[in-house]
Amino acid sequence: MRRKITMQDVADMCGVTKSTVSRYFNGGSMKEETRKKIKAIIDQYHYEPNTFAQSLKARKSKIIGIIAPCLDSTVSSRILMSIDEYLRKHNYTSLIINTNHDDTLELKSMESLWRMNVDGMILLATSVSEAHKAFLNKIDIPFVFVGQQYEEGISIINNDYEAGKMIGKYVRQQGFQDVVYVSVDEEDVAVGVNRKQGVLDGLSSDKKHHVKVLTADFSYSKTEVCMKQLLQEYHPEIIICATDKQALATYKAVQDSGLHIPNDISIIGFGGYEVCSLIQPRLTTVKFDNEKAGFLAAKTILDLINKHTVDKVQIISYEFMEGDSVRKRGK
Amino acid sequence: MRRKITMQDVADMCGVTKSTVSRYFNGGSMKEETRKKIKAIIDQYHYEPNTFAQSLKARKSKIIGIIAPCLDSTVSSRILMSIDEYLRKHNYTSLIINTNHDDTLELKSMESLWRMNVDGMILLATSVSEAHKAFLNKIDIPFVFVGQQYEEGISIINNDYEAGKMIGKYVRQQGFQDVVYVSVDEEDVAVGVNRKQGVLDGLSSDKKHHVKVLTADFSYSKTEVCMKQLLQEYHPEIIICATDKQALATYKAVQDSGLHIPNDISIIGFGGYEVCSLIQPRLTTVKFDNEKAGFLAAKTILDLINKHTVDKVQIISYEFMEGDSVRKRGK
DNA sequence: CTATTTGATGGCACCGGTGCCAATTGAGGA
DNA sequence: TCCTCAATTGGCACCGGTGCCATCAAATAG
Repeated sequence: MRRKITMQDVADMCGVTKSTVSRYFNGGSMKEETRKKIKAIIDQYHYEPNTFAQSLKARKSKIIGIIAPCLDSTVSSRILMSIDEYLRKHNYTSLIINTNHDDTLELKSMESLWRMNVDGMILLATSVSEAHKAFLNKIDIPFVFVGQQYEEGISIINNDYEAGKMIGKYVRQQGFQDVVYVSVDEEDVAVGVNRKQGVLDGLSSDKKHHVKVLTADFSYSKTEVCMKQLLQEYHPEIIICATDKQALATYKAVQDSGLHIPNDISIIGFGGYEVCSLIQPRLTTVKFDNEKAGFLAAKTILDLINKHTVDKVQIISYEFMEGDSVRKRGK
Repeated sequence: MRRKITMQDVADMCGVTKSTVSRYFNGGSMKEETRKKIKAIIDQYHYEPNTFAQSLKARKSKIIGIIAPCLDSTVSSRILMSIDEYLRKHNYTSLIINTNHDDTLELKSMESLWRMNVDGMILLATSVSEAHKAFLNKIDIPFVFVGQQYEEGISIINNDYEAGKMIGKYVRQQGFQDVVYVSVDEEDVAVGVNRKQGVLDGLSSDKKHHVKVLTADFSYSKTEVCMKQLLQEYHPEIIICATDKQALATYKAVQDSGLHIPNDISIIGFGGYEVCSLIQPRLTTVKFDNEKAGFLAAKTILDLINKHTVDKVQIISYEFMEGDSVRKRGK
């Protein structure tokens, strides 16, 4: 396996200096003959200039670093796809780093992106620790948070509170009295705090409701166990889940207990995954526009790089997706 | 926003040369006093050496490029997670490039990785064109195919044929006569050709079977339309889908037609997605070990980089996951 | 026929690191 | 006190590009 060819090698083979070859790539004027000679060699060896060497000189990498807590959740992957699409269109490369929900790794990844001279960072963070803040204060490249609001920076967030409130109201209006809300850890402010508070506020403008809050996590398995336990002792009228994934796990727990959705128990989720409308009964849920979040994140980071002004917080709207998983009033 | 600090800057502030600072990072011996002085400045400015400059000198980047057709499919994202995990553990960074199933983009992405001096490439390719081959012949870094076999290189593949055959036999043994197989385009050799052939071979050791093959694609929507059309004119006993995604779409089409699974129509998928066991009735499917595929791909590429010998083809095993979506014989 | 302009190319310093080799310093031995 | 040797540190060339400026030859003007 031969060594990789450099611009100097190409130049030597063409009998010119590397200045000339560089000019070939960067559009200076040159004799047609020289151009052809260079092209021939380049094609033969499939030479391409080394991006790192280029970015070293240019002092910018045209790379945007993206920190993702995981790659295999519907939400992350949708956002990632959308970010990636926008960046690609604008001749940036996205460097996705997966942190597996590991906080320490998240910090290390941020450092590693920093070392790579990325031109900007997009953080699909699940929480923002002090260490995060300390780091972010020291770096001088733009960064954008997606999904979590970061007071001292730029964020793209879902309207979690309002979406929750809307669902809360809806549930109240449908006449449900006996509600279980399945939440996640409060460390995740957007989902664990805001969304929950929205639901609770929406529900409780009168005090007739009995609301029980359970805390599971973002996994199917934990939620399923949690729900099975609940159902052994207690059958609420409706279970509201903080995510669609949880709602799916709840479907299973409920159906395994021989109960019918929505006749025995109604279920609501948050997310609007594609699968929600494929299952029976279709899940009633709130759809967040992840594609838009990704698009905005990408657009915002490029705006920041290009010194345009951007809004400190951009809020993504939601959409109520009515399925068949909620018992209708009077039926 | 101040300019990013360089090693030279650090050296100046410490009153030493950058050789000394470099030595600080690369573990040479030095006076404790100097070490402390440098550490202080580094901490203060959060200085980190520039990876690109390092890899320029080192002639290797410690980056593995990964070409993925999409980020939001269960299969890709699982494989990606697993690759990423292994590489991270071994101090490599994975640079994931998403091609959105676009062939041209795929080639361009490979070039772009090549330009970045990645130390190796992993290709979750959906097909291997002549242009791919031409490119791969010219480069001198190792690459591994995942999911599709590449005759002239190293591949990690699912045992699509055998898995298909096993399902074909199973369906025959269960006494089904009237079978529809939903496939994908033959351009995807692994799924569109091998898996299909396996199913057909498994089914047809006697000739009593009526098998109809339909071709949809990897999306929910196209499959759903396709299935609705089918059901309007014809009710097979069983529908075998090339992917679980298709199976989910088929669930919807069948249930929307007021038919019962499995009493009226049985359904089988391929993939073994988590959601398959959460839905009602649970989907009978074949699980491919994507995590293992990712792990092997990552391990193999590092082995190649380190000049270890590797097998030309590594085959991932499958596992039959019996659900409740197939009518039992005699019921 | 010489002066001037223009197009093509070469030379060179620099981007931010690494690492070899030489120079410097200080301690310990003769 | 002078020399030797080891521990530190500095100097420098190089990694693979870029781009400014100088050079040189040919073409055009005067």
